[in-house]
Amino acid sequence: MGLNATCRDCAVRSQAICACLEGDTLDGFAVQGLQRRHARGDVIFRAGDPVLACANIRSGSVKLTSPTAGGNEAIVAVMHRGEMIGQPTGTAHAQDVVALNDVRICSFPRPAVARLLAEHPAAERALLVRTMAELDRSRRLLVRVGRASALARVAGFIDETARAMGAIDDPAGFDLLLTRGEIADMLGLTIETVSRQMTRLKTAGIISLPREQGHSRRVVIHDPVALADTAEALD
Amino acid sequence: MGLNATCRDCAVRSQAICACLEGDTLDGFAVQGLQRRHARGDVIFRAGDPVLACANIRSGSVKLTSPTAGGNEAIVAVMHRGEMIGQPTGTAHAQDVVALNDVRICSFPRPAVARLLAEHPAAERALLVRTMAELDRSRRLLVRVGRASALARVAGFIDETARAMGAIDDPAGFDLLLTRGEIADMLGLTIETVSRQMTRLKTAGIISLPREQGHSRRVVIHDPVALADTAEALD
DNA sequence: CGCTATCTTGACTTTATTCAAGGCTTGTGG
DNA sequence: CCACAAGCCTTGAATAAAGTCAAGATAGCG
Repeated sequence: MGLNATCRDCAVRSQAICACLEGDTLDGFAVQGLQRRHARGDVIFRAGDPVLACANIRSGSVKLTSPTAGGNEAIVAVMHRGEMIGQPTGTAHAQDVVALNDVRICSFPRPAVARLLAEHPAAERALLVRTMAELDRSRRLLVRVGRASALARVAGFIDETARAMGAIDDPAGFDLLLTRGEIADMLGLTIETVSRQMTRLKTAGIISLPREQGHSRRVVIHDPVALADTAEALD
Repeated sequence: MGLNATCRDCAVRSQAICACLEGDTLDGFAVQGLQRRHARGDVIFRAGDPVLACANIRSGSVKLTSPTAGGNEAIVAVMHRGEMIGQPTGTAHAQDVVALNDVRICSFPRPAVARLLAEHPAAERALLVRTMAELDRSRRLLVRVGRASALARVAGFIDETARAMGAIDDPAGFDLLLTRGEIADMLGLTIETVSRQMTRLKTAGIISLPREQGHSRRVVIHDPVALADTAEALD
């Protein structure tokens, strides 16, 4: 990574940030004191607040929400283990960042990040690559929300979530993370419409919704190909 | 800018790219041989093609389109004078980039850009800041397409285009750049719906559509405040 | 056990789409 | 110069999709 920081603590921290930027979740680093935990619903960063730190997600997932006029929140992204949250180069957070389950993050104070980015081009490059990937993801979601039917949107959301959690073929299923209301806020639909489309997918035998004890939002995908086809169906 | 390249030509080119990344349109630079012109409809970059160059828009505007299954294209962004097109760090273009009017670009071969970014952290930083701004723009559009009514979407599009062209208060009006069909492709609506909402805005006295000779897509904004209010109206 | 939040389902309404026709512009060729 | 064709825009009527309103079911929690 080509670090040349002098202070050992700083070097460790730089290595840690670099590793984060390259997708590591820091499990191999000794980064005591910067780790934080959050429970579902905790606001990790709030839109408009000054950027005091940015962070790497060590485990768990978060949603990014834009508070809109009229109560309803709009969810613009869901981020998972290994991804960076917060705006290293901005002055204020653009969205609320809210924990979706038990989340462990590794938080870096803004000055440390700024110093690292200033001193280590590789870190800045890694951040740039990540940001471009994020832009791509945002545009894919934009196309889905703009052009797909309610059924295709919901199928696409399930498909994407399953892939993000590495559970597309897991017979035990996985947790959807979002409530029906949150899915609706992400896809530009209503709670009722999301629920109806889930029922349709279930009736078609593509998924099942076991609704087990303590896993109320569990989904099992029976036919990943049909799910993907449904997600890509034209309008 | 802190350039330390040795070759004069390279230094000039580096300065030019740097200036671009900081929002300049290169009018002050001698960058002969890299300039290109395109007419409306020309495909400047094609999705999937390898990235041979990226470019700065010296004048005119372009659209970024994702070809979707089923003929319809989805427009994910419109970019204007001073902005960068192409993916400096990617290997393939993610979208088609198509000229919306007479466009002059200043094109930089990929190796030159790669070298500059590798050697000059300030350039990489500028690109990062731009990319984050673009991500922000994409997410705002996502919220609009996901949650706003057809009328609010169209009002928002007109408002945003006017601001981008610096014509929000121009009594002479400005050119919308996109056909009704393209606006529909950007906002997730149909041609007919876009047309009807334009008519509503006209009937309400908020805009007029002069339809002059040779300026078929001209719009005059009579009441910018009402336009912005309409764009932000909840659902 | 009862409270609350979430989810599902049904009936009805609203919104935007689809289908269809016609008008305006622009450019081309007789 | 005019007629005609092509593309773009507008408008109307009918249809389909998703939203709204309402009621009940289920699960989690004190």
